Amino acid sequence: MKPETITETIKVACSSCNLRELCMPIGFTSDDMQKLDSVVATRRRIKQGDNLFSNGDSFTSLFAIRNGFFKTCVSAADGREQVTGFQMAGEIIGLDGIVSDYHSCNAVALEDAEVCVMPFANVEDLSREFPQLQRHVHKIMSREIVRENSVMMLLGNMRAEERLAAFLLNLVQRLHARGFSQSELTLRMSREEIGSYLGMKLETVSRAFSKFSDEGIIEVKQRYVRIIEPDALKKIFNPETCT
Amino acid sequence: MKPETITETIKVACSSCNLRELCMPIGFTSDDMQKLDSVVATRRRIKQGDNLFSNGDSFTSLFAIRNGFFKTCVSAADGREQVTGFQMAGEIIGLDGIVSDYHSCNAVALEDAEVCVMPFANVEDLSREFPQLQRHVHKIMSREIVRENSVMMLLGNMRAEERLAAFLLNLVQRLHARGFSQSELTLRMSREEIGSYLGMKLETVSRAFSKFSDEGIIEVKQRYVRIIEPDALKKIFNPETCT
DNA sequence: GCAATCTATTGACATGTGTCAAAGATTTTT
DNA sequence: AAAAATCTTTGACACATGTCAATAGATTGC
Repeated sequence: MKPETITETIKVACSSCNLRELCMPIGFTSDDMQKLDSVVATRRRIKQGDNLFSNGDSFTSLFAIRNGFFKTCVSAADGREQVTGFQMAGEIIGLDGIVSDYHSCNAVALEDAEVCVMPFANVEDLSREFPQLQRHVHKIMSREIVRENSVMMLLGNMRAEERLAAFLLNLVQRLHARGFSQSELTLRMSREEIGSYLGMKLETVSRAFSKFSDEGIIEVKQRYVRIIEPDALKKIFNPETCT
Repeated sequence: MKPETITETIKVACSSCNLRELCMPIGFTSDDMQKLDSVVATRRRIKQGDNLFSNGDSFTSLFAIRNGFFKTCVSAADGREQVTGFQMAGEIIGLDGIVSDYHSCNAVALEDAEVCVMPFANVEDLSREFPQLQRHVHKIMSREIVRENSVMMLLGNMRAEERLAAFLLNLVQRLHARGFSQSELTLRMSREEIGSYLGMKLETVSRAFSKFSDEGIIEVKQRYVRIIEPDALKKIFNPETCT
């Protein structure tokens, strides 16, 4: 088996990228957009199971996911792992590395993936030139802070079934924004990874899936999930707002 | 009782602020530092129990805490609250507001406090002019992301006593960086607020305090805490690394 | 100074989730 | 195609933390 080089020097243009609306949803003139193409240095392919970056790696670049699915996770000194997020096409990872110039979490590809490598120096240089880009970078970081706030709410206050309902609703909503179904999805992560993200054991995740399935709210077959009663899920997540 | 105006127009200079090392730890020439003074528009006093900003408020400014102690919290639709952080002098709050131009959490003063108001437009303008400031703003946001990652680890993987140990160690470490004792502190928050932050009920917080006290690791009297055996706390937080 | 109100502690008991174990599914390897 | 490995489901039971309640201590207001 021929080992593949990890980084490929394919020069790609944001200006012609079909993910631009997710990744760079800014109103630029096509002139400016040309200049912006230089944020992305290269593309990089990551095979399923490989790390895009690891805890301790020195930080140089942010990564825009072009396709594929990632998890990010932190580990305690005794080996316990916490999944801190799942990321899909159009989302940016690597922000954890900015503060100390090295990464403090692992980013693992849950399927074969491709990312745009954006050297952070380029991002900062262009941000000074384009206030719209500057604002966008700030929003991306702020969005991540707000997302983590709501995960803290899940972990601190919600029960197992509420967590899983919130998780499923969030996933389909993001997939729908990418043109996928609102009601069907194929999970890219195991029960254990879902459990790690949601602060529960894999058996509890499995039981919650089965419970939803018994109640006719979803159909589950291994990693395939069909949402039959989205309103019921919303009601579980948030008993008050939905009748 | 004469109602106080909330915002006072005291012009203050970062260049002569004794918290600069915490708030703006950047090597600037005194010339540049003068220009930087314009990030801060005004100071604002907040009385204990009042909100610096609330969920839904429109976002205009970041706030640097000059003195006093804050909590930030998010609420679910059914009223459940999750404390997402405790902030002290030299720390920046308001980052949650950037993404959507309105705040998504409440910032409550746990004691009478004073903050420097930094209109975000000023921050962005000056960031384009001063790469060092730009980098600093990025680091502040990244630091918050990394902090929240480690809270997720606490909430998702740690048991009650581990959470409280981590909480106390983190608090004294930050207080120590501000010139306070490494071993003594007066909590500014109730057991319930600690519990909300750590994802446990106030009774569980109280029991964990009592347990540590019984074991001679800390001395507790209401909100006064003295850490007698810091190593024992570290060992509870992380059984593996400390022998 | 005393009532009223918070806040913290502690006990007894309940319960949601974890733990351990076994058996099916599914995928990968050989 | 069989074997091995991995992932998922399900059951029985354990236990950490939640819930409810009573008491004590601190703080605030009159």
